[in-house]
Amino acid sequence: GTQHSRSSPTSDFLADSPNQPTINQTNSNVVDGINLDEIKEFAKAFKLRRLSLGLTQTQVGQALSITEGPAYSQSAICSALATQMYCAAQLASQHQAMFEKLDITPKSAQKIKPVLEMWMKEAEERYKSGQNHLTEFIGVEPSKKRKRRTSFTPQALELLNAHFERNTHPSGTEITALAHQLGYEREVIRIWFCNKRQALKNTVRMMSKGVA
Amino acid sequence: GTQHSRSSPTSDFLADSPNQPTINQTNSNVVDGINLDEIKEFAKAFKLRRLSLGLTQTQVGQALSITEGPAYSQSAICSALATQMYCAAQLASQHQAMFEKLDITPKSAQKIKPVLEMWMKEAEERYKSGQNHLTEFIGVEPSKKRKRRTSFTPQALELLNAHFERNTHPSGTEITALAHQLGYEREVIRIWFCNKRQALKNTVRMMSKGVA
DNA sequence: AGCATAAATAATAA
DNA sequence: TTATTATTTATGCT
Repeated sequence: GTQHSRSSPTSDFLADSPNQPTINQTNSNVVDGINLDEIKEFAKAFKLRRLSLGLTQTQVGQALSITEGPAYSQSAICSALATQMYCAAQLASQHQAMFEKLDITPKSAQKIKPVLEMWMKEAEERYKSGQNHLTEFIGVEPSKKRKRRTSFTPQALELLNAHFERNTHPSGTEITALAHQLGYEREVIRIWFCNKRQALKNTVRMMSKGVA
Repeated sequence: GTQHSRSSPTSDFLADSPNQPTINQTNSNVVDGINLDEIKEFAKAFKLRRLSLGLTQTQVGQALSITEGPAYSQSAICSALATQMYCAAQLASQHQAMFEKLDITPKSAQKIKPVLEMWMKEAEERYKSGQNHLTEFIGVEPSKKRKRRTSFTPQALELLNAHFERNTHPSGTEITALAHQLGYEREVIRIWFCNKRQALKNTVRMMSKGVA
């Protein structure tokens, strides 16, 4: 009845997880003999180590795709590896009953862990022996200069706000036109609308909270 | 003190905009720093260009509502844009006192101008490359506009994930049912499962590499 | 120093 | 694969 009725190659991977995970009733969060807290800790630590090397998820992913093969492409890495692993562990530790809903099984995490650990260890080695070594290892330079924050003129803001009021999601054409008209880079205008939408959403959220 | 890094010729038009429109008493018809004569000229030229493409106002309006989004909806837009803009400029130049009664302010006109310019430019391009291209551009062009990204509620995600765990390939009926239950479009739910399967596949790919 | 918000990054829907 | 949303960071200004 509740058996997995799929025939994708992925099923092999999930096959060995029983229908009901064995959940340890203690606070140690052990599922199927795997310590979720441990995995969670690892994921957290991994992020910290990544950040202290000044690396983005993307960079790690790209580097991994070089050393480990093309399976690690772009943003896939981020969601599939570090983040989901982290979330999975976190969720599982909070609500063990939710376990089955997670994107990554504890076993998966357990398997991936050593790969990440190994890679990170080497990256840190290189880092210690010189920034250029790390750069070489990564293949991409870790940090580029942040763009200088632009300040909009009041006039520009007025126009942007007026536009935003009519349409919070301007088309590409509109953005280009606005950028041209105002004399800012197109990307700057695009980002402005992103941030503006975000601000609006925050405001709405806050107001609804406040009323409630 | 701090100068801004913009260099737009157009932004100068908006230099200062007090609450009350500043009406220049000279013959140059400048209101709120916007040159109405210039707009009038633009509107005239736009009409000419439109006619030489053999297009009606309605057609332009409909096309704009497609490319620029619902903010420019209906044929009303067209008259609100092209015609009234033209009239506004014309009227304003004749009777500046009437200006405020118009549906379109000089500022609006100024803002809309580049959109129209852009659109017309593209239309003319298409026209040059063949009548059918123009027709295609004008007609019910398959929405170049990307659908707004929907964000799922945590509750919806929980249900979806639970379902996915049981069956990664829900049938059409199941998808419909889920969509109805959750109050999302069917297509949105369908895509969610596509993306989810993809994510799973990525994880599996990486793991097989990692284990090897 | 702290605030407002532009830019950058991460997550993920299309 | 692309592009949008969500979150985080950090900068220009007061």
